[in-house]
Amino acid sequence: MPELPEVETIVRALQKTISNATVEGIKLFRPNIRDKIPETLLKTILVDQKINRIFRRSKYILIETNKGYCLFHLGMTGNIILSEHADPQKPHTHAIFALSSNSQNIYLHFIDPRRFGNISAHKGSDWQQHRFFDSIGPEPLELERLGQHLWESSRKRSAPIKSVIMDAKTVVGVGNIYACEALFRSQIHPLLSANKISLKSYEKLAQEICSVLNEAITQGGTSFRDFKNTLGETGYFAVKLNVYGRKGEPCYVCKTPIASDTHAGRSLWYCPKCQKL
DNA sequence: CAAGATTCCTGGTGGC
DNA sequence: TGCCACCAGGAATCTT
Repeated sequence: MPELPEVETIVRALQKTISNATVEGIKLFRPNIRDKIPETLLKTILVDQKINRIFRRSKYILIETNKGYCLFHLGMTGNIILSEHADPQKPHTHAIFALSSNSQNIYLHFIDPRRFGNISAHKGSDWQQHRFFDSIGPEPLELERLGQHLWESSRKRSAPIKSVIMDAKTVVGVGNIYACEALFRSQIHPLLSANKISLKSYEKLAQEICSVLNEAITQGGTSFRDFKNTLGETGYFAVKLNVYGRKGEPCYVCKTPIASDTHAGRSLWYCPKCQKL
């Protein structure tokens, strides 16, 4: 389940390896994953085009050419591998992009067992207009006053703080794992109503969201050497988890057993003593 | 309009 | 050991 740090790690690896490549061809092995794959549009935008830029917005990976953008989302189990093999090497390989970089052939394999991922495309230069991006919140690591932003966005929201920070309309890129971890580090109970939290606490929370994401990115970036083979399997769980998946195990701070609950269809973990409701 | 439920999917796990 | 029910999760879409 790639979260923002894993996606960032993959983007950096792609930038390093294929940033000036030309797309020679695309092979799709099924018409849809989560959504229908827009095959014609994808080929129009990519094939015989040079890659201008590879970057990330939210958990989407964007590949830019002169004609438009290719968009990848890795969902829960998505993976991108750069390989010398032109044919699938693993089950659930849904697409292979043939690339040529410095007269070398490289194949980008898009693999996703659970098919929660997405391959999409957008024509033209205004990628921000794509429906994936037209109503989402800021990047947590780029917004200077994230704490202030979270506080302002939550004045009329009685929903639990965990739901609010995981809502992409508030801020992007905070998935279940890092939401639970950032709340633990901030000593905020995940079910506390968002509008009952002080600006000061939001500033602490913002700081912890950024630290946990940055730590994971830093570790992810150092945990792989060969981009071609290990891409996408990197950085994941690089950060020591205090609460996530630790139900019943002692809190590292106070030894109280970590509690687990379900809310809005999502599991959550917290220390009942360190994180007061 | 906000909050929460539902939906998609398969591999791994826990119970019997 | 074998089988099966259940759960994990991002994000769009629905219902209340």
